[in-house]
Amino acid sequence: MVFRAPLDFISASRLLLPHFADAPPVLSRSRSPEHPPAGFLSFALPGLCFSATQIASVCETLEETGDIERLARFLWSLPVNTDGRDSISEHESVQRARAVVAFHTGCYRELYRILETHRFTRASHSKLQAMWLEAHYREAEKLRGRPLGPVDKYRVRKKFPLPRTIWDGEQKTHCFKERTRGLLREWYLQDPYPNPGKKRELAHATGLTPTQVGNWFKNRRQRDRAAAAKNRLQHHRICPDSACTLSGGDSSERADGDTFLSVTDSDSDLDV
DNA sequence: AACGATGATTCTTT
DNA sequence: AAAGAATCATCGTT
Repeated sequence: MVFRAPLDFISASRLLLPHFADAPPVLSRSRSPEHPPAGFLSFALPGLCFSATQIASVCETLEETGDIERLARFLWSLPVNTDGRDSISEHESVQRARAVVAFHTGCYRELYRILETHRFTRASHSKLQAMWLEAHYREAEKLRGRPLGPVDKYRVRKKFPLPRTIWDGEQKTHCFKERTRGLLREWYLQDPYPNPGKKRELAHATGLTPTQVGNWFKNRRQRDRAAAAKNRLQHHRICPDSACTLSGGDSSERADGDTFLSVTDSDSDLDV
């Protein structure tokens, strides 16, 4: 009933992938030892044969442009080996593309299967992780009939941990590494207002971006101010009269950093 | 479920 | 542009 339109994506691939011109499809290539000529031809159309590598290129390009429908049609047109061990399926781009299509069409079982059964490189991880989570969120949402709150999502994440095929097992973005935080603390005690040059230096030393360093200092100052304000409030509660106000002039406003330089309690004991 | 810690983001002020 | 204030999002703990 539904007719595929191969010319559709073929023309697309020609437009999008001009390098096809210098790699004629049916030429045998000397490199690519793991794909001998036997696994070379991938699908046939009148006058057209794509190598597995070229198919992978088309997948990448279509995925980049976000034309999921065309990508889906392209994948449909490929020969299918149910075991997924053919030369086409060995390409990460192809599996990635299949995952993207499965996600967009709501075929979550298929998506999970793809993600769980193929080892993906680090470069693909974040996108695939996002799809894994989003798919599970949507399923849970549908099941309960109302939008998920942050806690619900947290539970979903715990219930469906990322498969190791799309996760290196150590990336925790929530907190910086303890060594990094120790360095930041030391520098903060020395100078809570680092100039851009110092920020860059610290960024280099910690492996963070200058923006992350800036955020850290900004947050640190904000939280120290909040702690100091809270202290003042307690002082006033204990001695509501002026007897207890701090000497040295303006006690209600922190003039400059050196008045409250202490790193707050939660951090200070964890020094490296 | 409530809470605290922490990194990021957004908007306002300086 | 940089700092501050308020807020969000997430993680971990209780």
